[in-house]
Amino acid sequence: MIVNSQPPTPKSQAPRTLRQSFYARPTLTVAEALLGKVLVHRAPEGIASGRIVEVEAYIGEDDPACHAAPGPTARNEPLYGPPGIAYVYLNYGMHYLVNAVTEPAGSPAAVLLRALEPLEGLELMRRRRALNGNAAPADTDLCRGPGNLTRALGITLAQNRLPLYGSTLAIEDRGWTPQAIAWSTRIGLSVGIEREWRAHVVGSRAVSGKALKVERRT
DNA sequence: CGTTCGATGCACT
DNA sequence: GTGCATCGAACGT
Repeated sequence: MIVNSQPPTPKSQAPRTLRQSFYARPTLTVAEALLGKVLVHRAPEGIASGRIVEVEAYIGEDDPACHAAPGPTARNEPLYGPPGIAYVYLNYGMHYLVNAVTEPAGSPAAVLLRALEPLEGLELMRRRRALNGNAAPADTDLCRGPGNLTRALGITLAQNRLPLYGSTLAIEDRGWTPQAIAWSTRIGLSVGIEREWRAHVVGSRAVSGKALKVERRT
């Protein structure tokens, strides 16, 4: 069962892939604008997609939690490149995390995708999430958490540096806008914990973590 | 409910 | 060698 936080926007709209210029803006602006958009991975095994309901911003070498904090390295090179590119890396030796690179080339920043509401390819997601002989999680948990969503969508280092406006990997606008979002501190960090650079769709059951904070906007 | 802790690979110092 | 932008099982209250 798919649980949306809100009813679909009445006005239907053909899926529109976000263009590169969408990402060439201030990272907090992009982070907020990504809520409600749909991440799609068209893999050989099938299509899987989900609505973005939780993100975090990582901005520049002055952000101690950003991978660009040490300056340019082999791993963080995509952050310094053009916007609209997927930056994928291996975390804790076992989870792939996917970011959307933002801001013009030379300005290292990105938005981490932390949770999706599954839309397409639920069976595929269940198979990918149940590999260890365990039962698949509930549908709302399939893409809940940054490591879980990459697992469910089949995103690995093979997708690192792929454009998000391409044919295999894409973020689309399907005409759905969140009614309310909230900003709070980022999760799982030991540095840079004071910045409120995490945004989520209020009321979505797919959001990771627990109860939250202030609200804004519609 | 809550908190603690092990798994597991690699970038970076 | 150290420390992760995590997850889920195990245990305590």
